[in-house]
Amino acid sequence: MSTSERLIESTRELLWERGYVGTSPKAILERAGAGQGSMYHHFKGKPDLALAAIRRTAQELRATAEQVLSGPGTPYERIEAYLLRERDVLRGCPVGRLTMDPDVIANKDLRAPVDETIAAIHGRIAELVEEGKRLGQFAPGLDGEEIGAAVLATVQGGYVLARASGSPAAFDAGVRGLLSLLAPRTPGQER
Amino acid sequence: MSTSERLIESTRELLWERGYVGTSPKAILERAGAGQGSMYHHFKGKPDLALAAIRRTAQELRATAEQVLSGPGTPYERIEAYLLRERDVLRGCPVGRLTMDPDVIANKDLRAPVDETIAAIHGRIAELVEEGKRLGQFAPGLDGEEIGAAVLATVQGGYVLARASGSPAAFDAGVRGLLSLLAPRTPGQER
DNA sequence: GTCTATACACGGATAGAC
DNA sequence: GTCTATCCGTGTATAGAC
Repeated sequence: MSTSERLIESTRELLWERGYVGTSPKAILERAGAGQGSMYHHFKGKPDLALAAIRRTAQELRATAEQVLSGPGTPYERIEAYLLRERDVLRGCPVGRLTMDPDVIANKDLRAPVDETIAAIHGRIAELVEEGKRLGQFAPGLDGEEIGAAVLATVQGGYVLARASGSPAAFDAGVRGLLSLLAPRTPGQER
Repeated sequence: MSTSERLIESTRELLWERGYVGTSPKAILERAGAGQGSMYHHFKGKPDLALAAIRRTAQELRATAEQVLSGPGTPYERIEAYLLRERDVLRGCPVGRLTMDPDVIANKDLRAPVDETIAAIHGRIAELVEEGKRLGQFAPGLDGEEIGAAVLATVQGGYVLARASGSPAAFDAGVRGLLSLLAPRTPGQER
């Protein structure tokens, strides 16, 4: 792997573990096994390197999510698959955690990939909900955008609950709670 | 206000704005209008001062939440009141945001107030859901703990969505989505 | 109790040798 | 392209005067 690749990958790891403010160039260089010179040759500085790392992480997450949401099954099943997808819960969301980083939020360029990724997944879920309504799987009174936001929020908030308690259980509980509310009514099933 | 009070209050503000890693003693001192000596006289160091600040913030949030959840109205109405309660959405949750701080999570003492606060509110909502089930307001298949986790996660995740997009709208959308799923079925109302 | 002085490692970046 | 040297401000803490 090239030096600049190693720098980006190390930065991605550290941003996930410690956030932007908590990540120093020095720590990145040590993890990448590179010297100062390499970093400032390939990148303009910490924000520039972070931008490359964030873009890649955001892109990757988005692709994974969209793949699950466009997979097989009914709208409900796809949303369920998205919610139940395997996650490193205690590590948190590599994209969502950046929203708590003041320096990321303050920088338009750094925030953009975060915003776009979340918006894209949100939009995809909203579409699925609308499709589910047409199929009669979801109640017609539901709003796709709103349910999409609730689904995404449950995931992002689930990470918070899990990290607060030190256990992934809270994440799973929230997801199950949401799914129990969202579950399509099938004939003869009363909830 | 005493110097030690000003130190705690300044720390609370900064922890909310910039998190633990992003907050330096120097910044705290400047905001509090105090010198180095004062801080190290009243507190053992940054973690000790942060602990005092976090405890107070957690306590305050918990009291506010429990007040709303124990207020007037049916279980659904109280949960609704909690979800719709006025919030400084773009600033994020002063307690929840700490879960994304690696140094807070790594320190048992610092994490404890965060964990306890979230657990307490979670428990309170779970009770309300169970009560709502007894009253026939919620479907008997729902699980109090799970719905409680979903409610809390929607709030915590709502902050993430709002900060990502730079607008409180996403928070509100998620809340409305959850409420539309949770709304008790009243006679003649089909959703 | 509060202040100033001092300490030293780290954060973030530049310069220039190889 | 990569390395080392160097820079200056900041982060965190201690010492000691008032």
